[in-house]
Amino acid sequence: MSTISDVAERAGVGVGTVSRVLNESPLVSDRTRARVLAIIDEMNYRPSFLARGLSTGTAGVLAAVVQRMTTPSALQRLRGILDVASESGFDVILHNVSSVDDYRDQVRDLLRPDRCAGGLLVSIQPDDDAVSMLTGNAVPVVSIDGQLPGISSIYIDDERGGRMATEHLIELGHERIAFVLDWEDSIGFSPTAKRRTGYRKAMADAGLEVPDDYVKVGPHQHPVTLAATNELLDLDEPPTAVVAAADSHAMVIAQAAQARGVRVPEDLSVIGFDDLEIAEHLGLSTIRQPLYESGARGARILLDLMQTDPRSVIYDELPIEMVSRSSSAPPRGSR
Amino acid sequence: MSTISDVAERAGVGVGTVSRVLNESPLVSDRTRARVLAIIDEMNYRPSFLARGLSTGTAGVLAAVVQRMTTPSALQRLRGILDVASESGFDVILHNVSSVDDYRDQVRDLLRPDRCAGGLLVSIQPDDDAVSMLTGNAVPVVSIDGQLPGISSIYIDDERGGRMATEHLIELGHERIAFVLDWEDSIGFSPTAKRRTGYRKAMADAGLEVPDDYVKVGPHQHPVTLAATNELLDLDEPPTAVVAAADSHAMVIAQAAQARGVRVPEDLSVIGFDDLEIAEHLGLSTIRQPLYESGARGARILLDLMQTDPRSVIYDELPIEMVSRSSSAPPRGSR
DNA sequence: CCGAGGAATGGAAACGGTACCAGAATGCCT
DNA sequence: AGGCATTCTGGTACCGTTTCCATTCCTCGG
Repeated sequence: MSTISDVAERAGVGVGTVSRVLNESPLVSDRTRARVLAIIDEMNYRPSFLARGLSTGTAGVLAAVVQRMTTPSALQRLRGILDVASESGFDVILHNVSSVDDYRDQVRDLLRPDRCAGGLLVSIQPDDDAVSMLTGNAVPVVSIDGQLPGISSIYIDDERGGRMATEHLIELGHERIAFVLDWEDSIGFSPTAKRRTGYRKAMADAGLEVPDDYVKVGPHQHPVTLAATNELLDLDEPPTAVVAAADSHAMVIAQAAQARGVRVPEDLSVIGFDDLEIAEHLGLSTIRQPLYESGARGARILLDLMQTDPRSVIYDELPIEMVSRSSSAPPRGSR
Repeated sequence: MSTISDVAERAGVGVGTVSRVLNESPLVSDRTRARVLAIIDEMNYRPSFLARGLSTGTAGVLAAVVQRMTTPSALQRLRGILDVASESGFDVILHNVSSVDDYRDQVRDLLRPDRCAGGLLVSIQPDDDAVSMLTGNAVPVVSIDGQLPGISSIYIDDERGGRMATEHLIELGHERIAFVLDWEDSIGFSPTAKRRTGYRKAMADAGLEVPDDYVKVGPHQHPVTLAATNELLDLDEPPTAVVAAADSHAMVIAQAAQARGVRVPEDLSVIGFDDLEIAEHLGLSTIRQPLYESGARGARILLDLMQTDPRSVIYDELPIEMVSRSSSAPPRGSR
């Protein structure tokens, strides 16, 4: 593996000159530049990332910390991040946070100048201590899917989304509306918790009752959603409509209902959240949030902060939108 | 940000000693080790990855090069990689290859000792030149989802999988069986191309005809699959069964069929490939391949190679399995 | 009691770049 | 022609580790 001194020697110039050529400094004559570039090409030389990083004091890589990489929505956000990062010549270190216990240490060790030039938090809800650790962090950080105090954030109004979904069903004439599935275990206020709040407020505003049985809680896993759906349909007064905290739940709910002969939307309306690509093909009504765009926007802002003022804080709320498809309809027997 | 010399000074020892403590060398007295560790803890010192990498000549990170990160199957493999890597304290640089044109340069620049300690290729089909470039590469590489000559590989027998899917339908009594959807554009022999070969051979062995119209080709995108499905169902002699090259296609095919009143499996049997998590909930018959396991196994082998002999080549074929669910049944009017 | 050998330690060289500083070359003006 | 600014260039210190070599300090056997 050849070094910058090898190139300098072969080209008959000093290492400083080669470095200037590499960094596109204007302080090199055209003749010299051409000769050096020719040698670089001939030797197939590439500067060492490690050496360059050590010298400049910053690694030429971004870091994305993702909570539960398993979800399709995380994947969409990640795609946005990767596309924008690679446009600017940055690669991305991907770190999956699965256990809530040790994410603080992991994040602290990863978001350092010798590891990455900037960090993106995807669907992370840090507690107050973690937030204050991050605001003083040496590398700039952007939070995607979660508005954090003192940290640049890309987010949506989850509560309003939950409200919109619920109001859509109320407008169709539904009165018995359930909510599936919130996970209480996560740190801080999760997006699904906010959506549930929106659901509750919409119900209250419409003067509709929410029986305890109508709000299902549990980890985000298919079997749990399946069980929750069956519990709802087993009730003496089953709901005529369900607000799902995410499209991935909505799909399972619809499937589980149809499997036991409950037709969607005739017997049960279902509305999701996210508008995954597949939602369109399944005809799923949903609240659309720009997932890919959230990643892309976050990466763009991060790159921006890195070049200008790493300490400034930018908030960016993305729009959401109600998308009505064929999984929601007026309840049977309505006018 | 404190350095090793700061620690050495505070502890009243030389930098060499601190380094030995950090690297768990036995050549440090217990007393000294304890004092140094106390100081490290007190100062919250962490060694610089960049400096360590430059000194040891290798970056403490793995690289995963993924083709078309958009697919759920790629995500599963990636999860396997991330889980195993983080167990061993490695982070992973994720590089998404979208355009086929420049992947060679990207891979060459990423799979260097100053960028990563090892590389994982996910669903990459390099041409011969790229393969020979990789076999001589300075950092060890493992290919996941594709058997490459001279490169350690994790793979399945895609042709056999295509054959198994087809034979399943033949055994059910189907004679008019179509194949959706192969993408000719990819470099080298893609898995879907091999599955199609298996399909053709099974059909030939059973003495069944394959009209040209019955094999659909195009990029892996929902709209294309949708169009292909409609073309098939519009034929004078539409197929009674479809072998899908992947579950993601099968889902769209089933959906598209049902949308125009063609019932699955009564009017049309559909079999997929992969056994994504969602396939079970949709009742999709499919050929199961261990996606998560492929990533985990690949990462494990890579870590192994890095520690032992980076130049040795290991092949590991994973098992596949026919999973019969409710999307495949005998054709109507069969005995 | 002394020398040998091993354990423990300090310090310097090396890794491969960047950035600064000093000096050389060039051009222009008087 | 000489002086001076400007452009260009070479060399070296430095980034923060690891590793190796030299040195000191023990311990033990003769």
